[in-house]
Amino acid sequence: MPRMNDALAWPQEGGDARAAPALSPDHPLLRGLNPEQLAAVTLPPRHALVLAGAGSGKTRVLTTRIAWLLATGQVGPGGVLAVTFTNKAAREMLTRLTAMLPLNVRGMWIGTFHGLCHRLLRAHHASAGLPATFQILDTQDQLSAVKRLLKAAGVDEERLASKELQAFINHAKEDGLRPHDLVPRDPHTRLKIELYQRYEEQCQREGVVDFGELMLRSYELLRDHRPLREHYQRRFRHILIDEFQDTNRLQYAWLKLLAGEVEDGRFLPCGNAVMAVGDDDQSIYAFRGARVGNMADFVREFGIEAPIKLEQNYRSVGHVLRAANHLIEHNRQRLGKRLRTERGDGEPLRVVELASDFEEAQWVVEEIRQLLRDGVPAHEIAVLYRSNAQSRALEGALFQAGVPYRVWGGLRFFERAEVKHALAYLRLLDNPRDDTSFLRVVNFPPRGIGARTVEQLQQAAREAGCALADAVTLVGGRGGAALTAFVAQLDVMRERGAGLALADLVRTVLDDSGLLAHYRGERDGAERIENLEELVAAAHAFVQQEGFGRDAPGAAPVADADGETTSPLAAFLTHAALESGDHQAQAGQEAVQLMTVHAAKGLEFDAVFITGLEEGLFPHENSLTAHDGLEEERRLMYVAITRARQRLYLTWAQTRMFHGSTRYHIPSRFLDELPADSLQWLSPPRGRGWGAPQPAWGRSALGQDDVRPAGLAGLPPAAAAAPQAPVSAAGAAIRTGMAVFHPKFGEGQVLAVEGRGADARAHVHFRRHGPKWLALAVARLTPVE
DNA sequence: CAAACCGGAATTTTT
DNA sequence: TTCCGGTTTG
Repeated sequence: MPRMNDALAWPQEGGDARAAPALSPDHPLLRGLNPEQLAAVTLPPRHALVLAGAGSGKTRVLTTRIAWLLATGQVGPGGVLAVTFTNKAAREMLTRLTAMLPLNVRGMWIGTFHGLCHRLLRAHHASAGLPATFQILDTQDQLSAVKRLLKAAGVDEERLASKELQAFINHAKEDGLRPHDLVPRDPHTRLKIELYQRYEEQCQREGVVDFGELMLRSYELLRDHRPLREHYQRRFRHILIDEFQDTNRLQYAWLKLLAGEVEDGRFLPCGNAVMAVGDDDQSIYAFRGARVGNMADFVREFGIEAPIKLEQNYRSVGHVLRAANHLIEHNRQRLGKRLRTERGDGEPLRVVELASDFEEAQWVVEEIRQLLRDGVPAHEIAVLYRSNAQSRALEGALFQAGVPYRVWGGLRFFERAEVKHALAYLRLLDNPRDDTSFLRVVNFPPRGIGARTVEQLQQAAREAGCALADAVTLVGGRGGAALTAFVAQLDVMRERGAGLALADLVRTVLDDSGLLAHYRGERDGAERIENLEELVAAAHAFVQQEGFGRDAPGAAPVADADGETTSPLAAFLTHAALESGDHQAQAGQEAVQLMTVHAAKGLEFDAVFITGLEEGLFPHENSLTAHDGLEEERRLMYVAITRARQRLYLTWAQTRMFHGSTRYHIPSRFLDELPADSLQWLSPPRGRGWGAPQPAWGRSALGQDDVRPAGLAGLPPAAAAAPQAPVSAAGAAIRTGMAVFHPKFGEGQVLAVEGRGADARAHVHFRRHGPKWLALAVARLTPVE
C-alpha cells in the first residue's frame, strides 16, 4: 500500500513550489493558440467540458493544459490524472508533454482507463480482493473461459451461445452491474445471470480478471474504501479525460468517484477540477457500451455553464468542412457545433457512381495511380470502408496494379496464436492457477495428453475445488503421468528462469516448452518462429524501456512509480495484455492505407476515398434497428469525411457481392444529405440520366485546386473499367461500356453486365429514360456501332 | 494427431 | 463467397 500521506500532489505540500507563474498570455506555452484553445488551456481550476471538433487541435489543448498547470505551479506531476482510451493516445500525450516540459513522467498518472485501473488494483490488490499475481484475460481468453464454464455447467451451445454469454457479462460490467444487481425477467436471462455468477467465481478462483473487471473492480475499490477514495480524491487535483463521448456508464461513474462524488450525484467539495474533452458528433462506439449521453449528464451533474467549443479546424479545406457540417446537421441529438476553416474552399468532393464493387475498386485504383503520379505520397492516401469485407475487392485491384498498400486491422502482435502460447507458459510461471493458460498449452506442443485425460483432470479439479495444475496427481494412469510430467516441466522452467533476465527467461521458455522445436518442424512455421523471436526482442526492449535495469534478475522485485513492487515478468505480461501491439509489421512504409471508418478515427490524410456509399452498407442495415442507430451511422460518415485534408472522393456501386451473391444497391442517403454545391459528380448525377447538361466526366469540369496540382484522371467510370466477360443475349454480345439500342428506350450505354445465361442482366443508362436494369434474355438490345 | 469435411454466419473494436 | 469452428475420418 502506498503511504496515505504521500506528499503527493500539489507543490504547496510537496515543497517544490515554483516561482509565481508567468500568467501573461505571451507565455511560450501559449503561443499560437486561438482564443478558444487559450480559454481551455488557462481555465481556472473548475470543471469544464471542451467540445473539440475534428481537427481542432484537441490533443494540443489537452497537453498544453497539463503543461500549463505544471508550469504555473497550480499542480505537481503527482496531482494530474489524465485518461485516454487507447495506449496510442496516452503515449502521444506523454511524448508531447515531455517535449514541452522537462518532466519526470514516471510519477504522472497518464494512461488508459484500463491501464490506470490496473495500476490501482496492483497497488491495492488486497483491498480489492485480488491475489498479488492476478493476471489479465483478454477477449480471446475470456471467451475460452466462458466456453469452459458452459461445458462445466452442462449448458450446451444450442441453449446459450458462449459469445452471447460473454457479451452479456461484458455489457453488465460496462453498466457497473454485478449478478445480484440483475433482475431475471425470463428463464433465459435467469440462466445468464446464474452463469455470470459462476463465471465470477471461476475468475476469482483462478486469479484472473477480464477487461471489464479491471474497471469494475477498481470502481468498487474506490467506492467501498473511504480512506482510499479520499486519498485519491485529494491527490488528483486535475482530472482530464480524452474522448469523453466514448465513455461508458461505469467509466463515468469511476470518474465521478475520483472527482469527489460521495453518493449519487452529491459531490464533496474537494477542490479538484475535471476537464472532459470530447465530441458528441464523433461518438461511434455505442455498440461497445459508449454512452454519448454522458456528455449531457456531465454538463448537468458538474454544473457546466457553457462548454468551451473548439470549432476552428486546422485540417480540412472548406468544401470538406461544409459537407461535414451539412451532413451532421441532420442529427437531432447534438450539443451543437460548427467547424470552420481559414484554409479556403479547396475543391469540391468528387462523387462517383459505379456499376459494381469490382469496378469501384478499379476506379479507385486508377485514381490512386494518378494521385501518386501527381506526387501525393502513398501514405497520404486512405481508402475507407464501412466493413472489413469490402477490403477484398480493393486489395485485389491494388495488388494487380502493383500499388503498395497496407490494410489496417487483423491480428495484432500479442494476439497471434504462437505468441499467445508462449505467453501462456510465461503466465503459468507466475500464476499456476491460471487454468485458461493451462488448457491452452497442456497439450501444445502435443505431448500425448488427449481430450480424455484433460476431461478427467477437469473433473478432478472441479471435485477438489482446486486449480488444474493442483489436480494432476488426482488423475491416474498414463494420462496422469503425462500431466504430472507437464507440471514438473513447468516447475523446472520456473526454477531455471528465476535467475535470468526477462528476455533470457522468455527464450528459455520457448526452448524448454518445445514451442520452437514444434514450429521448426512445421511447413509454415517460419513466420511463427519469427514472431517468437520478436517476442524475445519485445521482452528485451520492454526491460530497457521500463528501466528495470539491464541485469535485473527475472524475479527480483522492482519498485514502480508509487513504491509498489512488480517482477519484470509480471509487468511484461500486463504489458502484453493491455497493449496488444501493432496491427502488423508494416510491410513497406510508403503504402496506401486501407481501413474501416472506425479505424480511421483520429487520423488524417491528404486524399481520402469513402467507398461503398450504399443503403444497407453505409448506413449499415444492421444499425437501423438499433436505438439511434442511424444517427450513429451518420456520425460515422461525419468522421469519415473529416479525415480528408484536401481531396475527398465518395464512391458507390450499384451491385456488390454480398455473402456470395450479387446484391443491388441504391445510393446512400448520406449522399443526399451533402450540400449539392460542394459536390462534383464524376458520373451522371442520379435521376438525371443523360438528358441533363453534360456534367462531366472530363478534366475541364473539375474544381480548381488551389492547393495542390489537380491532375486527376477524370475517367468515365464504366467506360474506363476493365471490360467484363461478354454475355451473349439473342446472339449479340453485350459488354460493359458498349453503346446499345433498345426499341422502346432508345440509345444508351451499358454500365454493367451481371449474371449468366437466362439470369443475365445489364444495367444501361438510356439517354432519354435514365438508368434501367434489363434482363438480356428478354430485352431486345442491339449493339450500336 | 492431422487432414478433410460440413454447416452456419458474415458490421464496427479497444482494453 | 469466405471464413471459422466443429466433427469425422485416415
